[in-house]
Amino acid sequence: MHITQHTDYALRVLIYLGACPERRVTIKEMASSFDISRSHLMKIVTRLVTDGFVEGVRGKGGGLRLLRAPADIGVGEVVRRMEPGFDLVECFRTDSSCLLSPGCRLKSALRTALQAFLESLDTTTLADLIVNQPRLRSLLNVTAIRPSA
Amino acid sequence: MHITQHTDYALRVLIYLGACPERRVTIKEMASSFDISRSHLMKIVTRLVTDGFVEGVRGKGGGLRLLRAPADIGVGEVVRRMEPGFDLVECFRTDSSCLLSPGCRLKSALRTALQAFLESLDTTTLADLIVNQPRLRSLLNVTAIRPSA
DNA sequence: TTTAAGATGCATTTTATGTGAATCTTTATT
DNA sequence: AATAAAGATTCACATAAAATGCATCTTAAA
Repeated sequence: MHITQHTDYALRVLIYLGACPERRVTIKEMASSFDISRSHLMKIVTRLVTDGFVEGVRGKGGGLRLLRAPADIGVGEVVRRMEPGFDLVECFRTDSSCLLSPGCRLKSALRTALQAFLESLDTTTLADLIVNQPRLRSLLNVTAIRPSA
Repeated sequence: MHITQHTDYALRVLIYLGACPERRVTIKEMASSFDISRSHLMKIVTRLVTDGFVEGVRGKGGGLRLLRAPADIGVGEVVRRMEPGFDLVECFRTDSSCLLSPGCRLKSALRTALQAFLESLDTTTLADLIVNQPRLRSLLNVTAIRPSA
């Protein structure tokens, strides 16, 4: 059972932006910090922009910034939006061919468990993840002024 | 977020065996019922045997049978045993390179959520899944005597 | 001794996910 | 205007985990 790296990095991006609220942060800067390619991170960020978590400003001096207050961004919400699918097993899909489907109680048990998972994540917000901002900034090497290169 | 088909089929096997306690059931029979290959199902069954859920008897007239009482087999336990890994995100692994790790609260949030998921599954046992045995038997086309071909 | 069953190991295929290059669009600065 | 710096979009490719299947071995009843 896994969560895609897309979702993982999406959360890291939000943490990064939450730890550096005083300026715009570039994808390049975060890509270098996370040690992944700019192109790759770009896709993740684009999703965050589309979904309204983040504002992206183009052009020179542009960059990214949180659009919503950290306390208003639930981890569960992020996971729900970023993960490609929550069809835990085959029978969750509409075209399931499992003979058991009509009388099966497993499906509802799994659905309930999935809800428990997400609702647990709902109790944590981005604000909870960045309470110790100075610590995060030092871990990430975030500076108040934008890195030049 | 997915659960492997291995785990999915493992549960189906247990349901099948639970629905047909009066005789041994062959892999061939179940493979045909589930419409997957014998070889494929074999691996799943082997795991169930290794893990002590199921007894496998070789030779002519052999087959499979539950080793434990359905009420004693928790869905959570099966999932925990069959799923290859619960490292939801990269930082769950020992060799994680995420800079945030030392001060990160995300990991514990995810861990808690995962526990909520599994504990929810723990509330359901195989017995709960097979309460309506006649219904299951008709859905699966299970007969009291072993199918000949 | 033949047949029917499970067990094991190997190889292949498939699919989801991850990755990156190239190019386009936008905007501040000079 | 021109240039540089940023995000956005599209395409193609790589990789790893699952899934699948074949061949062979082992066991035991008839």
